[in-house]
Amino acid sequence: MTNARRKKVTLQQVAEAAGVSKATASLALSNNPRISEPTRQRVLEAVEALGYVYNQRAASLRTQRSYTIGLIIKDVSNPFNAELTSGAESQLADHDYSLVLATTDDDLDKQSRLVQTMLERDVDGLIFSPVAQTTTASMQDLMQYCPLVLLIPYYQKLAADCVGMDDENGTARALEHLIQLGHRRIAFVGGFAAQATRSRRLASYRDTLQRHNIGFDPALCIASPVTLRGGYEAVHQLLRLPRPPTAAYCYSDVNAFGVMLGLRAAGLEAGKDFAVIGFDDVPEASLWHPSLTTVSADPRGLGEKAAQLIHRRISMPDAPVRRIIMPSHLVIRDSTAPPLRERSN
Amino acid sequence: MTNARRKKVTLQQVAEAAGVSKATASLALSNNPRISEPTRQRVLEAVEALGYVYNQRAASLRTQRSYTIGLIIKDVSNPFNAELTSGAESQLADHDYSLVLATTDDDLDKQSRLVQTMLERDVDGLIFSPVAQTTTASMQDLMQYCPLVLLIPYYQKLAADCVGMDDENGTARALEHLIQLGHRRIAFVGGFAAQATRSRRLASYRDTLQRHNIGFDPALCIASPVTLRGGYEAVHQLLRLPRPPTAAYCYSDVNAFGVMLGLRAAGLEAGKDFAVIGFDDVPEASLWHPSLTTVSADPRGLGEKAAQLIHRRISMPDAPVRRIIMPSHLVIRDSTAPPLRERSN
DNA sequence: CTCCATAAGTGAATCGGTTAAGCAAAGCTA
DNA sequence: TAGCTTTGCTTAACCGATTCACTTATGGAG
Repeated sequence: MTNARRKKVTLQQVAEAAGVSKATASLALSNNPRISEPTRQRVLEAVEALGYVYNQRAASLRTQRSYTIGLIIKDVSNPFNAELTSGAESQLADHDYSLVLATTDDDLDKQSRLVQTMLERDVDGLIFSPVAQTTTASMQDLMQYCPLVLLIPYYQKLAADCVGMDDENGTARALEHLIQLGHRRIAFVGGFAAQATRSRRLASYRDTLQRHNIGFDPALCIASPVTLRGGYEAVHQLLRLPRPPTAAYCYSDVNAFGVMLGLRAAGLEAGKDFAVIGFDDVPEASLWHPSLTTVSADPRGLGEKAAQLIHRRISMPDAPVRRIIMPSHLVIRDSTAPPLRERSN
Repeated sequence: MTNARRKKVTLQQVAEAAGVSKATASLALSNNPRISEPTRQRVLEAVEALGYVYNQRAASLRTQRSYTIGLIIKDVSNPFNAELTSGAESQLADHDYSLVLATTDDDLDKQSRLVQTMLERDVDGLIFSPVAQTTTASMQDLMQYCPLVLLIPYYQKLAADCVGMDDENGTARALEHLIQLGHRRIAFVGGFAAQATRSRRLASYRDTLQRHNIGFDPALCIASPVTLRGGYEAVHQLLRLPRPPTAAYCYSDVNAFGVMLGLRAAGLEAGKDFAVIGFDDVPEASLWHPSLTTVSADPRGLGEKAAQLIHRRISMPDAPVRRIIMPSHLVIRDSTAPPLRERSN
């Protein structure tokens, strides 16, 4: 009784109960003006009486629209992606689209399988954050099967819609803030060389230093996993240098938190003995102690924008490619202070 | 060219290219032994040559299986739910199921719409964390349409599978820890009376106090939103009492973080002047300063378990109802210390 | 050489909707 | 009152797979 799956009621049965044809029932439910009001009412009553549930899947076979969008990202547990997902989901829900979520765990094979699954599910569009090793050719190919929005900015090689954040500008602002405070030895912490986003930020880091006549020191660039531990261990490495840095610009907030923990373990405090800047502005950034100066990237807005772009692409398949760079801005909090030497003299 | 949607290749076309019937092509692709190896190869070659993509949706119309599970929760941006989602998604992906995600924002109307959408999408099952005002009757009704797993423990009124965490035990452990440290005036902070989970924890809070001959003081129970601000404001209210508490047991980690901020604003420090315990053990709990003593609830495991339960229900519709309580345990960190008076004498 | 079992495929119904084309009755025009 | 339009509904094809029932060719047994 309780778990007995109720036998499904079909439109045919509704039609019979209302004394009309299946076609009429279908038209009535879609508010087609060719159906008279009394008839429509009878159909609606039959729907109610029988407990009919519309079968979107059956319909989509004919209409060729699934009202489903796929989202492929690395993981949801990371707060940045969670916000992004949330933004995309609510934007899509507002337009009666559903979100099918899949996570690659940064694994190329798994990604291939998931992309294939999405195509087989016949999603109307795909929002895709490809893992680093993904080839341009495979994405080019994918575009032929399904409207695509990439969660990567500046992918010039590919004529695909994409949306990403302004890594260059954000990085420049962060470094200029540190330079203005008097820092000259500034570390770059976190991420791996294979990550396109990191490459862009690193390039911008070098550019900005150069513009301010500060030499680039490779010893100050520490690659590490985008985790707390990554930041924690990086700071130990940095403090052992003959000329340690006085500040660190981190690939992500989570790295920055790790750096702050590492500093504390070394008897130093961020915002007093050492300046730390993150990237993302996850909710925890403002709550941390000391609160984290960081480049705010509005992940939720990113997800919403991606959803809007995929809608646009679906309704206008031949619209010109749009590459959106979401503005980022520096949020100055308590983790940044002038370098010690400056203040102590 | 670039965005031109490739015209879809159907099984019929594959069959023609391979010189066989549609039925044969279908059987060949499902590795049916009735199809000879040479024929199967020809079909596979045709698939490759034409770039055929299997249409799961069309198939499901016939097979009555969508290989899709719906997940309805309040929001994904909250780290607890993000972990839960992640656990469910990877568990489902391992069994070739896809996850359709929908968030209610704690809005009953939106929830109704989303449930309806899920039914129309014909999901094979639904993992559902209902908002507080959801009626038992509506869930009872829902069960007749679709296999259901509730993300709520102890829902005795309903013969539904469910999985939740052990609120009673976790609460008892937390309070016993505080009592053992010498605390006698212990506040209960966060959540609203309408929340079933909160009611359970509150009941367990009272029981445990009683078992240790400590009187219950309603002034020490502060209802508040499950946010930082909620905890922050609660602590102000508590400190103004004639006999303020020396410890707080919080509904969630995020409330506990708010309490710690509120204490700091009042010149007190958690773990030194006041003891604080949270619930959930979100990743930030161990990173906070001081690190948070909290009841660990393994949200990822919860999501995985829910996915397993829904699979079980799908394959065995008449299996007995299973209510799983995920064990919770107290993680003792730095935010709990003996009460000040005790230490200072 | 006949009979039957088995192997390998095929034809057609089916899932549950949508929609183009058609048709009968009523309304309107001249 | 004949002819045309409009209204309201129905018939049947269609979407892209699966699968049951059936056919035909092949091989082996008797």
